[in-house]
Amino acid sequence: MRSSASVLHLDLDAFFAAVEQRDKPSLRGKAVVVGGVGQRGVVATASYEARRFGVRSAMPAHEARRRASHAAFLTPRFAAYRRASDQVMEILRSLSPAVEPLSLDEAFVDLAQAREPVELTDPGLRALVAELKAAVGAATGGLTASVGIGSSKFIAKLATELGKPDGLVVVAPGAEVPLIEPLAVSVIPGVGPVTLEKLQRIGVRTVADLQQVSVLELSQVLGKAHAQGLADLAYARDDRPVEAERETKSISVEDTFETDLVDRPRLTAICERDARQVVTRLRAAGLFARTVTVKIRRHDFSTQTRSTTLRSPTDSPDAVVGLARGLLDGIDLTGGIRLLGVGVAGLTDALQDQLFELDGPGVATVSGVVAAQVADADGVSGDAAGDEEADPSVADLPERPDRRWGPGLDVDHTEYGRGWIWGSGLGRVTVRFETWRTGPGPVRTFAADDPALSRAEPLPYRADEAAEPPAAAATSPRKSP
DNA sequence: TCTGGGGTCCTAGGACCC
DNA sequence: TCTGGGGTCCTAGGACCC
Repeated sequence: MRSSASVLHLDLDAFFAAVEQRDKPSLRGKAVVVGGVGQRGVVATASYEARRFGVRSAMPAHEARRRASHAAFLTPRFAAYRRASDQVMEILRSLSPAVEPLSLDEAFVDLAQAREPVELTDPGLRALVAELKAAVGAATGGLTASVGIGSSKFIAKLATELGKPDGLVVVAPGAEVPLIEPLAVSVIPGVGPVTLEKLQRIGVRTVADLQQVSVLELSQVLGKAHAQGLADLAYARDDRPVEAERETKSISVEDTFETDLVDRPRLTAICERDARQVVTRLRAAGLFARTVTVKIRRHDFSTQTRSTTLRSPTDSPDAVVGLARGLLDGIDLTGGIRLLGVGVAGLTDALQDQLFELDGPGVATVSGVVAAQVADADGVSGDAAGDEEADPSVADLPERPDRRWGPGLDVDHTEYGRGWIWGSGLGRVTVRFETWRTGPGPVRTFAADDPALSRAEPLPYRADEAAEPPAAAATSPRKSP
């Protein structure tokens, strides 16, 4: 918690619905519900008019229809929301470089890092926010936002909530604890339905009640980390920084089906499609993944995940597809599946530590059986190999044969030298040649039998390598197409 | 005709290593 | 002829958030 109210939180009011009302005047003043429209859809956003009928976010669409049958039910138009979101985020960034978006419609701004010094007094902040809201309205065609300002993320976000819609609440330093004490514990982020139930069972209903419970007792009910977190927030202790750059940790795609699916070939095809979509996004982000996860949800809503981790990261569609299919093969589909998803994690941008050196033309061992030699490195990247004296520092690098075995991963390779070969899988070798002078070239993926990779003698394995079986290949045999 | 899709973080157990 | 202790990585599941 800071000594001044310098964390700003902004939340666009009923965002998806507001964009729809903006773009379609006939919807203005009407109940609008944006979300999944199918049998299994849920409400993403309800306009304030719809909320009067008890329609809420995350409510099943059929329940929303029951409560507000007269409402307009719309499928989300994410492209439009993203445009409006980008406009708003740009305005926030003009205020301070430290902007942390939480979603399309929400962000924290660190005013302590503002580009122009901000007067962190009540009148100073009110003037600032008046300008901010005017700018948001002008840029987005009239969208309104609620703003909260306080000495921490928790307090700023709570303040926003208290002022909705189109509000501004500034919580003065020192006023935090008296503000939160009488409120329900569920105002604390991290207290969801399950935690709420557990807290109620030990007699905790308000934040003040929570203050009376020892961390030890709380730990026994909630686990250590959660307990400490809540105990701190009960006294408004919150030092979480506003982080502009957050690294992506996982990428996933999932579908819920209109009716449960049992047909394995069909699910396999969907799994493959999802895996390809994941890789498309992975590549668009310039990332590589080590862990592939398949997730299913059964008819009874129970969820199962199966995952596998590679020795080294990949962005190969074939590798990810093969692994995902292998994982799905191991899952019992009896009884029907309502959801199937594929995700990747263990992400790196690969340039940091996954590369290794080539000296001269690259050599790749495929499946430990044949070796492929890149005959013409120039043809691949422009300027990879050949010039052995290019940089004396290369000679100082240790020779690093690199072995890569992983479930379903049937390509192994060993390289020496000055260029980079990175990623491989399922009969493919992904190569990026890079020199110390030219930097990374484009990534190219070759089939193991691509003529660009000329066959060469198998590389000898060292004794300790030979002793190690390609265990993973056995755990997840790849199905022939 | 209950319960989306995209994420983050935490826990717990087992393997493995020193 | 007995079985530590810590750290890390991996897998699976679950709570929570927007």
